[in-house]
Amino acid sequence: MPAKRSSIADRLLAWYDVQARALPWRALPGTPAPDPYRVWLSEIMLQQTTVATVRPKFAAFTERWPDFAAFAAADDAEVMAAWAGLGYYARARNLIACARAVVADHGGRLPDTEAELRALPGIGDYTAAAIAAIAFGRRAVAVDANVERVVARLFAIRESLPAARGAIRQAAGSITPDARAGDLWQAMMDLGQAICTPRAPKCLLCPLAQDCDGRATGAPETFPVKAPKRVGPQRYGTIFWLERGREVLLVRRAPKGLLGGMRALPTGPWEAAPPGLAAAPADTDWELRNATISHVFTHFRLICALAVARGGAHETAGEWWPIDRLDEAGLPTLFLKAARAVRREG
DNA sequence: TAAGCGTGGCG
DNA sequence: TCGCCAAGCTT
Repeated sequence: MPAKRSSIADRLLAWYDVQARALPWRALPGTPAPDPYRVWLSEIMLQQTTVATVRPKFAAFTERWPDFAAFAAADDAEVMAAWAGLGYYARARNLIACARAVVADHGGRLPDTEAELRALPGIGDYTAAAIAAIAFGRRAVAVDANVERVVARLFAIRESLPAARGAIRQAAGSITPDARAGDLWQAMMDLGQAICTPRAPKCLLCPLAQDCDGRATGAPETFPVKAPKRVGPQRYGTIFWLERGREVLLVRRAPKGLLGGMRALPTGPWEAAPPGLAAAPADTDWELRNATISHVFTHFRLICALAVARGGAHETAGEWWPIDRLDEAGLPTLFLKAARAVRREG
């Protein structure tokens, strides 16, 4: 390995030995490797999700389901409800499927090779490499958004994403040490979170400043170059609040697609124009409220009207849920916003 | 390859 | 207020 390449790993690992963040799923340098179950769970939770958001959910999940056997035996609805608020709900569905595959096909233990990990539900290239390196000490190359940014800057890679992925991956491989690869990637994540940040990197604090071609250009923040993002459309919908006594009607959304498998308030279609009372869950006197609920999803912005009906017994498909225990239903954020609006307006 | 898929924080 | 961004995966 060229001298510059090996010195990057050495410098970063030395920095990590001193600066590593203490995290509930992480073994600090010099301590035994962490429980693969905890590494797996944390890696899935951390996909596109910040450490601050994951912390309390990780604590709740590991307390309730401490290992693969417990998780594989969990009730689907309980897992989905526990995941509520984390977003990207396919992760929760895949989590269940993965735990059951681990128990059924791997004797209750996570396999320790990248290829076998990659074959499990919800585990892609990055997560397979991260688990192999962090939990099993393999020399795997785990390229997440942090590593992508740090490496693109270190080597001043001018090709734009996503086309640059190949070059970045190759550069990352070139600095991967035979030992402590897992620590190197975790170090890059800490570095990317605290120092090599997207907008205004703190190069004066960076242990790799002397190695960094991007810094040498005078504009490290311009790496990696990204293709312009397409702006999402605006869509309109209606959220239905149907009360019976002190209960409200909830439904279970279709198993796949947006908010798939989650408990929810009934909604109509989400379209380019406000759908009004189309697809109402009951034929009754709906009161359309003035308040609207706006919510931003990854690829579109949603503005929902709120339709409220109270009193009388309605024959509807769904689940009547106590209003004063709505926080236990595991509703995605969109519906929590609607519930708050109803509470506000009475 | 590109699109679909949540949410909260930050500048 | 708004756009960007985050320990990505699936189809």
